[in-house]
Amino acid sequence: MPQRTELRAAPKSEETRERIFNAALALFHRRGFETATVRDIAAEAGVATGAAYYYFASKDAIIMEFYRRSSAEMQPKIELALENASGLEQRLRELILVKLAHFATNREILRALLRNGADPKHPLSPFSPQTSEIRDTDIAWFRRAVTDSDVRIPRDLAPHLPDILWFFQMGVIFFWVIDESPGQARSKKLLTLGAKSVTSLIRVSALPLMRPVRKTALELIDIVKGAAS
Amino acid sequence: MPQRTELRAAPKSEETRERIFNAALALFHRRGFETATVRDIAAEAGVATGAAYYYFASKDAIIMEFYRRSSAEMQPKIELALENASGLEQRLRELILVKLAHFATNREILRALLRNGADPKHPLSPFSPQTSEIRDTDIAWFRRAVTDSDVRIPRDLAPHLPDILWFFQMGVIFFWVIDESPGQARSKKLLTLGAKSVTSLIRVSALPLMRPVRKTALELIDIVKGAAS
DNA sequence: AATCATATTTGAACGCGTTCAGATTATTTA
DNA sequence: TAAATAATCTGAACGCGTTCAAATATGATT
Repeated sequence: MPQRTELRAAPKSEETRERIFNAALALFHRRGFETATVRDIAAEAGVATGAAYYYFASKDAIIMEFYRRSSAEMQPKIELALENASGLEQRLRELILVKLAHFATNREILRALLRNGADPKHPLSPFSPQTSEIRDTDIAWFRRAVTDSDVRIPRDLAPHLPDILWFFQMGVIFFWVIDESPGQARSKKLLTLGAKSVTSLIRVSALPLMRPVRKTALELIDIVKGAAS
Repeated sequence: MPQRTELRAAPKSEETRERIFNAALALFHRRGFETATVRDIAAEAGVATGAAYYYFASKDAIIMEFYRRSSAEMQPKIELALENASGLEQRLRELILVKLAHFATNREILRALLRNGADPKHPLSPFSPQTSEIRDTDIAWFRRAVTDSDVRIPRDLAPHLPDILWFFQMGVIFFWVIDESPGQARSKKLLTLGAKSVTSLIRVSALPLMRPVRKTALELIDIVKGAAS
């Protein structure tokens, strides 16, 4: 198979990798993640089984790549969403909606990614070191969503808020991937009500009356964040 | 499955089942859930590999059995804990502490159980129909913990509170199984602070000022509960 | 052009959970 | 008791993700 059309140093190897990746996504989409075997994927890509493992450490690693690319693709969409939305509640909603919309056609693939969600030991977990880069850019967006918002943020809460919102996002996404309601309508409602509740709670937490409760909650957050690092 | 002809339980069969179950638990404990193979388990129990599948539908089903037995064993301990604790915060704490203590020597087995935790489709999930019986008894304990407590519960919140507290428990347990701090000290602190936060929030939610926030939160809860059923 | 090192590719083999057709043992029926 | 039926048990085989030693292609060096 002589494909000498490349003028740059990009080797034929890169093309094989891409073929395997695309074959994998196509099969995941057609037959589902569990059903699509690595043998199938390799066959569809026109290579031997072992070749898949030359380019991807595991079947899971293919999903990881998918997740990485997706995150990159979403950046401009998120930027746009934050520009067009005003107020914390709306921004929160729109930001997360961008993600749901982006993954809408690949919900099952995302579900496979979140299978081992809770365990930070698992490479695929959104809490794992392997996903820290994506997580950090994610959290940065939430930091941005908070700044210049219409909600007054208590000083002691401020540094933790982006992480809290990210955690909220993960909750919504977890719910969404397993949500079987038509068009994931339930998740949309969850998001709307959740965004409203979160912003309300932040507002309420700023009341002087709430200081002790807030302090306790902040200690709690320290514990949770400490475990992740 | 052994086809038992009515009241006459074949004692020999039951003994084999028990041997397999005990061998499994021993190996899970010694070598970990993933490392212990079904072949190992069968060998340890002195039967052929297939025999394990005559008594248990899957390797996971063995864990399920472990979970069921554990729940049964814990009932009197929970009863005792609730009797000796007063006030919602303490009761909540003590109730969950009973569970942590009970599973302390089998943390890894419980982790295997919660592996696929989020997905209610998975039989092992605490949200699955297969675990509904255990879940219902669990929630009943939380209902009991709430009654005659020192905290005034808003009328509209009351019917949902046991489920919320159960959900809180699940969060603590999830955290606990992946908590690598010495003696899971972090989880203990999480539980203490969490119980405090939850009871504080309930108290606060009863204030007239909080009515709209509470209403929104209740709608949210309806969504989540609706998805489970 | 010939040689060599490295990158790529192959397909058989491994260990796993699981299945299954059949062997063996126990229980019921005649 | 003997035959028939059902329960229990066996171990080889399947399909999976993954590994690996060996084969082949590629690119640099002489």
